[in-house]
Amino acid sequence: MSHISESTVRRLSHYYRVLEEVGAEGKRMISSHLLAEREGVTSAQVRKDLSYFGSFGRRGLGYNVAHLRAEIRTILGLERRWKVAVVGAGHIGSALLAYRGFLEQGFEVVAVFDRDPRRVGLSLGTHVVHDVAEMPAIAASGAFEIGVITTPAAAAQDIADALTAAGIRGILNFAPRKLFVPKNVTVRNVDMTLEFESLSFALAEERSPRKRRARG
Amino acid sequence: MSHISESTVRRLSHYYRVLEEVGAEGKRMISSHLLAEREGVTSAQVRKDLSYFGSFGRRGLGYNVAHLRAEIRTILGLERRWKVAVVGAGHIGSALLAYRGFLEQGFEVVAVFDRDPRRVGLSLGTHVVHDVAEMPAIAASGAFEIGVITTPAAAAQDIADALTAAGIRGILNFAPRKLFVPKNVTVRNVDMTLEFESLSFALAEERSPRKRRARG
DNA sequence: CCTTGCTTGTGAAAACGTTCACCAGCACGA
DNA sequence: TCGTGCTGGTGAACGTTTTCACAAGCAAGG
Repeated sequence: MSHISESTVRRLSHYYRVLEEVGAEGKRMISSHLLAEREGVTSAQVRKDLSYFGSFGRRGLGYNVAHLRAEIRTILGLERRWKVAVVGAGHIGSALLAYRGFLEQGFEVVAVFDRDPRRVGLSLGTHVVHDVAEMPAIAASGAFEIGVITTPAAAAQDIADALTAAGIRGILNFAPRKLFVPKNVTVRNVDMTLEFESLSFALAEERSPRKRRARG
Repeated sequence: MSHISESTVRRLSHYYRVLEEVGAEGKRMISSHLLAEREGVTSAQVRKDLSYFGSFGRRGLGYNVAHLRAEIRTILGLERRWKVAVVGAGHIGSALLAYRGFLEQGFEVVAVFDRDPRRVGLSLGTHVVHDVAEMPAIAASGAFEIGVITTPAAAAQDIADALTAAGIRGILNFAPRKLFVPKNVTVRNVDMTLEFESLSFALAEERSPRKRRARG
C-alpha cells in the first residue's frame, strides 16, 4: 500500500469535518458506524480508509474524537501553514480572498497577481494586486508553495507553465481547462461549469432515460 | 449498460470543450487519438465513453467535430435551457452571478435569495435579492429547476430540505458540507476547501512519504 | 476471573472502471 | 478493382476500489 487513492484523501477531509462537528458537540468517542452515517458512506469504508495510515481506534470503543482529528490533520498536512498565491484578481479570485475560512485551515494568501494594468495596484482586502510579470521572481524566491489560478481559461496554461518553471509544485486550478504540468507537480481542479453540466446530464437523463442500444 | 459512471459524464464535458476549441481552429474531423491527447486520457477511453451513447465516428476517418459536439451537447442536456436559482448572495454567489459564461452554456439565473435582511432588496448585476422565505413558493411554482447553494455550511442542509420539499431535483452545493437528500434528487458539490486539503496531502506526502506499516 | 456485547482491523470477494487487442470498415491511390 | 493505411467499436483482460464477513480485542458487570 504505497499509493493512497484520491477518493480516500477526499473522504479523510470529510471525516475531518465531521470530527470537528462531533467534537464541538462534546462527544469524546465515535464509532466507525456513526462517523460513516454522518458522512453518507459505509463503516467498512471508514475503517479501510483509516487503516491505510495506521490503527487509530480501539476495539469495542471506537475512535477518540480529538485524537483522530489530530491524526487526520497530520495526514492531510494541515499541521503546517501553506503559503498561497492567487493569480487572477477577478470575481472568483476576489471571492476567495474574502473567504476567511482558509486561514483557519492553514492556508494563507501571501500574494495576489493580475495581468490587467487596471487591476494592478488595487487593494483587495488586505492585499495589493501585483503585476503577474512579478510572479515568477516572487515564486522562485520561495514566498509561496501553492498557486491558485483564477484567470480566464485562455491564460491558465501559461500561468501554470510559469508557476512550475518557478518551482511551484502545487496548483489549484479554477479555470475550466485541463492543465498539463510536469509529473512532480500536483494539480487539483475546481470546475463549476463541469458540475453544472454533470447536473444537467443527471436531470436530463431522469426525464428521458437512454435506451439500451441495439447490438451493432 | 443502463448506468453511466460519473467519470464518463465529466469526461464528456471535457471532450465538449476540446471540440469547441478544435472547431474554432477550423478542423472538420478529429480522431479519438487526437481528442484523447488534448484531454490527457487514452484514445480507448474516449471511444469507450462515446460508445455508451452510440456510434458517432467513422472508421478510418474519425469524428466529425461539429456533429460530435452537437451529440454531446444533447447527451449532456445542454440543448435546453436550465433555469437556476442562487441561494446565498455572499461572495461566491455574487461571483457566480457575475460570470456570464453560464448563460452561453444554457444556464440562466432567474432568482437570487438570501436570509440576511441587509442583503434582501439589493441589486446584484441584473438581479434583485429576494428573501429566502419566498424561495419555497417560487420554487414550487416551477420557476427554476436547479438550486445553487452558496450559503454558509450551517444553513446548507436546511436550504436543501426546502428546495427538495418544493420539488427541486437538482442541487449544486458550494457549501463544505455533505447534503442528505431524497433519492430522486441529484446533488453535485463544488468544494474548494476539499481541493485545498487534497493538495496539501499531495504536497506533504511528497516531502515525507509514508512508510509501509509493520504488519500487525 | 469469566461472560457478554460491542467495535476495530483486515483478508477475501465482489463490483466497478480502465486498458488492451483486434475485427470491421472507410478513403485513397495504383 | 484491389491493396494499403488508418481509425472506430467492443469483448475480454486487467487493475483498482468498495464491500463483506469474521477473528481479535476491549470494557463492564457480576
